[in-house]
This record gives sequence, structure tokens and C-alpha cells, in this order.
Amino acid sequence: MRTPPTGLFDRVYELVRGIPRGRVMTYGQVARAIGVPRGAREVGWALGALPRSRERRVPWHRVVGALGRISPRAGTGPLVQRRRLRAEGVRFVGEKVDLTRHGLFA
DNA sequence: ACTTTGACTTGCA
DNA sequence: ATGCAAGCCAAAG
Repeated sequence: MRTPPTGLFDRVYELVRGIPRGRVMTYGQVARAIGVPRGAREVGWALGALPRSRERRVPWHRVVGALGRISPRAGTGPLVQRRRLRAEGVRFVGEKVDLTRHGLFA
């Protein structure tokens, strides 16, 4: 099995690509899932470097900050993300995603 | 090889 | 609830 310590980007993309519709994960959860417990920032970074080509198949909008926060990157990004999530039936509590309903735990 | 940076998180005031 | 500081890890310059 290939386990190159590098290519963290692809690992993030693969995982995020597997997030079901209507479900969301936090940067921290994704980080742990790919084996980088404290690499939440790296996840955001990987998504930030997400090429247009992969942008279609990687549901980056399903990755939110801790507590369901929408990261304030730049431009209309946050708005688009919120719109897409709502389009999938994701519920919001104020400005945050309702993780008690769409998060991974239960 | 060193410094800077970032779509984060947590803790404390 | 709001804000600031420190911690963390990988990539880019």
C-alpha cells in the first residue's frame, strides 16, 4: 500500500470527496482522519490549493470550522459555501452549521 | 536551510 | 458572546 508521507493534499481531497451529501466534517476531524492530529490548518491549506480541475469533484463546502463555523476566507467564498450547504438540506443555527445534526458524532 | 504564512483550534481574559 | 495569544504542521519563497 502506498504511504508517501508527502502528497497530503491528495489525501485530503480523497477523504473530502467521500463526505456524503448533507453531511459535514470539521477541519480538525479531517486532519485526524488523514493522520495529522493537529493539522487542521493544513487541511484548510490543502483546500485552498484545490485546483479548479478537482474543485468539481471535491465537495470542499462540506468542510467547516470547529463548532460548525464557516471559515472567513476571501470574497464570496463563505457565501457560496453556505448556499451550497443549504441546498443540500444542511441546517444552520445562526451563522453556524448544526453539527448536532450533520456532524459525525451522535 | 531558514523564515513566513495560513479556508484551524483551544484556552483564557 | 468577543477578542487576543499560543500551539501545530506542512508548503512556498
